[in-house]
Amino acid sequence: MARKARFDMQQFFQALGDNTRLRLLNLMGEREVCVCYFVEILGAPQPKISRHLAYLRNAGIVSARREGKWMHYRIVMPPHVGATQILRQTLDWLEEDKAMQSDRARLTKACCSPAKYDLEGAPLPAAVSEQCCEAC
Amino acid sequence: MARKARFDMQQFFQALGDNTRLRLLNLMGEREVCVCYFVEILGAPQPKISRHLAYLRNAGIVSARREGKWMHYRIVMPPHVGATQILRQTLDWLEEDKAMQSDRARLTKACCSPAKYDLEGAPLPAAVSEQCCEAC
DNA sequence: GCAATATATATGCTTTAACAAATATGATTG
DNA sequence: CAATCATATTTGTTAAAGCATATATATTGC
Repeated sequence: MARKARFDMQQFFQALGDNTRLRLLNLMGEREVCVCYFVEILGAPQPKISRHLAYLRNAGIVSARREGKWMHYRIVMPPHVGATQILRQTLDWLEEDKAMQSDRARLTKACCSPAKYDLEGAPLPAAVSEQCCEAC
Repeated sequence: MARKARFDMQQFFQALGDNTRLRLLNLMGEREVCVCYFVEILGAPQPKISRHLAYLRNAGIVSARREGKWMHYRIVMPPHVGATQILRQTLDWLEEDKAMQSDRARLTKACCSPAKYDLEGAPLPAAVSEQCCEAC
């Protein structure tokens, strides 16, 4: 099971070339988010979410961390400066998009009242680096 | 036949998610290049080249100009700042890649002695903005 | 000047592989 | 056993490659 030799540019862009995956990246941003939140916010079947997260993980764009029953996903910057800048630019671009803004707004709402979103007891999204979640 | 309403992010990344198309973009860079050069440098069947160029054109990343028998392709910056920056960054990234450098080197060589590359009479690549081709 | 032809490029068609969605099932943890 | 998430399977769609052919322009012969 050899690790990937070099960062695969083609695979990187293919991973970005799907709207569901763009929505997932948009929801993560600088935070670490639990799978159950993705399912709830996107309103998509859980296997679909898992598969797209696996695709992103395989492309080296996100990483997963287990915490008990829950899996947390976060964006990891690729091991290449160019890819990192492209990814950042992409996230900026997503922020301007109406639909993406709506997704993030719903996530914020769900964070503040998880019970209403069938997210009782689920771990809240948390900022990955230093600052805490500005909404909650 | 309605024109595309907005710039399609998914389609944009899908267009970048193919190695042949990345090679084509790499060869264009700031120049306008004739199809026959692509065919010669990539060593691929002409229909394959044409089809990938059509894909890029459809995604709004390149434009075509006819000059007699020949078709010239160039990169056009997308109507969105984010996409433009990503495209530029991608081109910078390509410049660092060994295989891409080799492609560009062969293009330069072919420019300087078209006869050796079965490119007799074909129009040379030309810079799109102001400066002339630095190699020829 | 016009028909025939050659050159450059695009498109149609077929096969095959990748991928997305949906459903069912398996694995891990509490 | 329940909850969370991942994976297997099937099906339909997209897309890539290869081959043949069509289109557009230029050139040649008469």
